[in-house]
Amino acid sequence: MSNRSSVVVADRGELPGRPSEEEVRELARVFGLLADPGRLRLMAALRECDEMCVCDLAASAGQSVSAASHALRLLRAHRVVKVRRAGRTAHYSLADSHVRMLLDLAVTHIGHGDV
Amino acid sequence: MSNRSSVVVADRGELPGRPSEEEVRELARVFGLLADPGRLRLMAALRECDEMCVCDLAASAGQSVSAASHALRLLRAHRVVKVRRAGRTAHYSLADSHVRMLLDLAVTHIGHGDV
DNA sequence: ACAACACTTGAACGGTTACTCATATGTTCA
DNA sequence: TGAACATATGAGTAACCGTTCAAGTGTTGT
Repeated sequence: MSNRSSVVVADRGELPGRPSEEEVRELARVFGLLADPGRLRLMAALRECDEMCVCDLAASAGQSVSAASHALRLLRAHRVVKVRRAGRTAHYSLADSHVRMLLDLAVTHIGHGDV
Repeated sequence: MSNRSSVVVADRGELPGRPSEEEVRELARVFGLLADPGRLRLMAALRECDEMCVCDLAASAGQSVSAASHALRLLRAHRVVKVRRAGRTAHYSLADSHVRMLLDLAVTHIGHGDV
């Protein structure tokens, strides 16, 4: 085995090749957001209900309003959820179809085979 | 807003509804595995090369053999990668098509819009 | 049998992170 | 204006995680 190998396999033009260092970090960050049961419950709720306010999300995910708010802040910062403010309530929803696809893929294939 | 709401939205029968508590935890665990740049680089490498030994994976991901081995151990434990042993080398590959789909989805949609 | 090799594993340490609690901001209604 | 409400945020702390280092297992070739 090549203990010092030619390593960086050149990007083949076709399907997006190996992601750049920056892309890897961003990807890791986003996956990290999905890596917490609390946040995942929040997103599972949003996956079903489209739009929910913080206190309902908190209740639905079984966490304090404060914890939910902190979590939603993170998710917002990375464009995983978006917020619509109306009066004193904030209505959260999944940011886009990619997020929904990711969740669907994950939820659908859990339990059968594996993720 | 209902500060104590009816909370648990009943599962609609159709598309897999809200995942169970156990499923949420498993999902979070798996996403957690993808949440590390090092592991993500390992998997990006496997996504291109199908099968690689530990030292090449380590080099490709820019980490020590030990770190790579630890990482692969975790990935293996959760069926994200699988290993084939031949002599003194271990050949790793992605465990199944779901993992590949997840990676493809992630890699493909990074940069355009967002994850 | 011995040395080099490919990989694994355990311990330990440093950084990150996800809560709680307390407090702040902004909104609605009387 | 003042009280109740919905959410946001800062500080602080406890738990988790990823790395390194050192040592261990099993394999190949001489």
